Amino acid sequence: MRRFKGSLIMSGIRVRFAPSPTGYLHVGGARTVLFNWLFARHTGGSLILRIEDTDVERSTEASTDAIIDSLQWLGLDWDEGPIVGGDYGPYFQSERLDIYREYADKLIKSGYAYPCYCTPEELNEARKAAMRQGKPPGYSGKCRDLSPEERRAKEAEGRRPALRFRVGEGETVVKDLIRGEVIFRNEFIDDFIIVKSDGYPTYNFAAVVDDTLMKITHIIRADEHLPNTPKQIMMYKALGFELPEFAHVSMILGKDKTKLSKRHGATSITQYRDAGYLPDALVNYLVLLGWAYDAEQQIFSREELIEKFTLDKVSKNPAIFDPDKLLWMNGYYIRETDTDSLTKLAIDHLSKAGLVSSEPSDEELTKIQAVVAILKERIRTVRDIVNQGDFFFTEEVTFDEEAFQEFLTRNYVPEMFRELKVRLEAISPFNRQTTEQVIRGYAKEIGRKAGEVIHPLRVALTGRSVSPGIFEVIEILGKDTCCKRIDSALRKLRQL
RNA sequence: GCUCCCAUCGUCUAGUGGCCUAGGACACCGCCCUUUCAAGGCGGCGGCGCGGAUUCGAAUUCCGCUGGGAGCGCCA
Repeated sequence: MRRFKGSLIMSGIRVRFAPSPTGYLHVGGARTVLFNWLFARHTGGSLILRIEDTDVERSTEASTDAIIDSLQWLGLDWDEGPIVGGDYGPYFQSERLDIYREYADKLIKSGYAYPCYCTPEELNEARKAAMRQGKPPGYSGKCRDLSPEERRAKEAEGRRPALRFRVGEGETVVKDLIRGEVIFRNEFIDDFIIVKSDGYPTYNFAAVVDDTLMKITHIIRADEHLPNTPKQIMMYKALGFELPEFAHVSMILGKDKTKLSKRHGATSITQYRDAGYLPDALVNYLVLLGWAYDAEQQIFSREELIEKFTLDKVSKNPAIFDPDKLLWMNGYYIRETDTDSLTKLAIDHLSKAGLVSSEPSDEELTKIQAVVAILKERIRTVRDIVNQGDFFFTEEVTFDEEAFQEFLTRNYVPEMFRELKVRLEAISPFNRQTTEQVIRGYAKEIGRKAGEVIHPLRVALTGRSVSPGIFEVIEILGKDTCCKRIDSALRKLRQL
């Protein structure tokens, strides 16, 4: 992916992903980075990763690590930011406090910002009171025009002010690449806080300063930020900054059409990784949520995505996250993955389940590969290998009660199994072709349909009525195991 | 409540005034293949929210309505 750097003339386009480290990277955030990443790679621009850790209460280093980890897993790399550095750092907002101070001072001097002495509690009360009276819950403008004396009096009370931005008259127009012009009337926008009383900047303010200083040209982010944009534009203007382009991507919703959240099931990227999803599948699915190249194509390689992704094909309407389609796509990608790579992933899941060792011997590895090869057509997550292939690695099979009743209690089974065992023991070499020949031959001999032999045998060997092709199973299990399992099935039948 | 956004099959979408009796994908159903289950192939079900206007002609333009969503924090 990095080959785009250097081989293309830098376009000067700079985009960013700016998560707050207050949790894991979730599906919505992942789609936002993905769009930014694709836009950067498509245009030969740069992607900057900036950590917005100005919420001292909720930000954690663990979250930063988790987000970075997920990004790396997804294969979405950044050109500047944590780990890789860059010329416009620091890339943690908590390390840029003096910069915000400087610009806050400018706003105070130019009259765009003023101290507000109301406490969060007072504000909260006022909000509630307004709500009770059915009025808009906004800021009253109480500290807007305090005289120097009044300010000194408040200071004397020991109040530490927050800084508010003075919203002017008129209207603010957001020019959005996806939505066109959106007009906000300033009268509906309250004087908002730009610096908290603890000295930390708020999101809206810090983002404007950083995006400008980091020379961000395009802000691609989720729709929920659209109402923030007029506020930010006012600050750009007040500070004499040049406006970037904005592109607000619609949101990803859950099945109930509300903002996707934990209660909709898995939403963190790491959950999908652990559940056996492939990063390419997730990326491919996510890009389709709000973007389409043409009427037909569903599957896109990274290279194709980079080549074909443009903002004008991003749709405006919110998209509902559909786990079924993701699952289908993951299955598709699994089938496309070569067996060796898939085996590596399978070992993670199998060893976690205690079925194989995490550093398998050559012999064990060969077996795992064989299992993966026959299972990859029918699984949809890598973890399915554990669910569907556990019997390859266990000593005994666990019988599915229903399957046992249906196929093993048939009256012809005991005799058939005894004879089958004798015949299997005699086979050499023991492989899928030779065993198939013998078993089919035997079925014919006793005047039964192949299925009448195969189904009971499947239950004896795998414990269930559903499995990969029985002769492939037999080959991987090997002669000894097959005979042992026929014996234990017979033993269990005798105990009835 | 206020502000803003959005509106094509159940879901993701193609569609930018005539190529649309609306195309594809997932899901669902049926058939084929077949030792089961998948995979694969073939077929089916299913949609332009409503009302006006513009036009020879509207899924596509405009207005209204309705519906859904988001935002209204010293969170980001």
